[in-house]
Amino acid sequence: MAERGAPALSLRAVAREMGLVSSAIYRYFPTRDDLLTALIVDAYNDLGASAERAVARHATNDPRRRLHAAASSIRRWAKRHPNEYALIYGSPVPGYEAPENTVAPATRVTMVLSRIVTDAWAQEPLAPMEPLPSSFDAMFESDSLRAVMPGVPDAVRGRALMVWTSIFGTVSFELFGHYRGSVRSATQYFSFVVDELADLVLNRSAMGT
Amino acid sequence: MAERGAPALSLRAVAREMGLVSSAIYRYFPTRDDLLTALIVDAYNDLGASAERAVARHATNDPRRRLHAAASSIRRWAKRHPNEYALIYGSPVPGYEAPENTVAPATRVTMVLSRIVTDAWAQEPLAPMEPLPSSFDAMFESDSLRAVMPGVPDAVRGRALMVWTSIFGTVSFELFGHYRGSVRSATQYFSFVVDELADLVLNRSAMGT
DNA sequence: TGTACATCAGTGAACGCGCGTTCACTGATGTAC
DNA sequence: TGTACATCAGTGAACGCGCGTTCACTGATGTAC
Repeated sequence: MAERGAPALSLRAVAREMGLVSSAIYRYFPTRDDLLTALIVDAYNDLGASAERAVARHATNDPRRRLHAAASSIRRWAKRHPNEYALIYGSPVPGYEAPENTVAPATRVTMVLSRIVTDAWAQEPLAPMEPLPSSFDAMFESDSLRAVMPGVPDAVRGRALMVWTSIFGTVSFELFGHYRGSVRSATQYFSFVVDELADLVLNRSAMGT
Repeated sequence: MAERGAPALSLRAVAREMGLVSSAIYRYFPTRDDLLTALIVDAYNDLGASAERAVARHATNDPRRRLHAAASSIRRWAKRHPNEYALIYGSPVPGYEAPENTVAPATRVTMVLSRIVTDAWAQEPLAPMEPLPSSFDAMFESDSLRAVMPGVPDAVRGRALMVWTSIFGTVSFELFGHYRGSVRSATQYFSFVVDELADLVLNRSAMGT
């Protein structure tokens, strides 16, 4: 049962798009929310897989290029699947609460980004960082973040989260029309943003390119 | 006719909330889309006014504090008005196209942020900046951006747009639940992010605090 | 000060539509003997 | 190889609901004389 095309988020719309009658959906999902969950899981996995493929095409020792590849693939995926993108990164669907099993697929794309930063710091470790505010420990659920990016300074971990956020924020702003009238070339602007973000999170001495 | 409280975005919901019968709305708005437009304009103005007030409480010569004030007021407003926030910064309402006259109110909050950066650069001009990529001119609708931030280097203008985007991206991620499991104190994290963003866009030599 | 009429804000019933969900059903495919 | 029955994917009609929109109306308030 492959979900094809660009689904609007109503059960009847999904059925329609698959050439089925609405009640046929109940053969596969007990309720609308389960359908929604399946669509969300699919979307996260599709996005994650596409980012994984994009990064795999670049050498491990070129973190900046890898970050660009990952970020661009996210942007391209979003533009190709605007409904799915809005489903997972847009306003939450009223009355729907995402269950536990959407969490793992959701982290997949962030894992791609995390690995880029981790690899970069593994190659050129111990670059000097500004001192951390003492409140830093209380800021994150540190177990999870520390496990994800071993060997990376805490401040960079924080910045990494900020970088993912900015990438998705930029994609959302573009997709939702907030750059109308200010950005002429969204592609160039996006690349500029990713470059600036890379400076925040990649070891500067590893930036030879 | 003041819109009070947290409106869901259906005409009937708005009527209900105001203690009116649904058809009474047509006394004031010819169609649902006009109602929506009014709600959007109201939301942008409310957010803009709240950011203006927050910034006004801080001295012009402390740009970092002003940026924090503006950013926090945006975040607070978003948390206090989640529906309005989703209406203007969440997924676009399907089938609704925002008309021209929502543009001016929408820029109000970005004007607040622009002025902070402009003022900062007016005080401490000519800090050295890295050379610009030659494609920079084609990237933005430069007339509008240049008019908004006179005296600010083009690279900083670009970064400024990136800073607004990141602020709203962070607020959206928090509001839409994407930090669940990774951020413990959203308030501290947000302040950390704004601090990092300030470094990108404020003249470093003016950062005395 | 009192009556006659216009204006105005809001009511309430009704419409057609798309939604999520149910239920009894049909007809093709697979398995048993 | 042929009949009997179970399984399975999907149909189609119906439900109650909230939606945007219409229309004839009511009753309070304002204005004219």
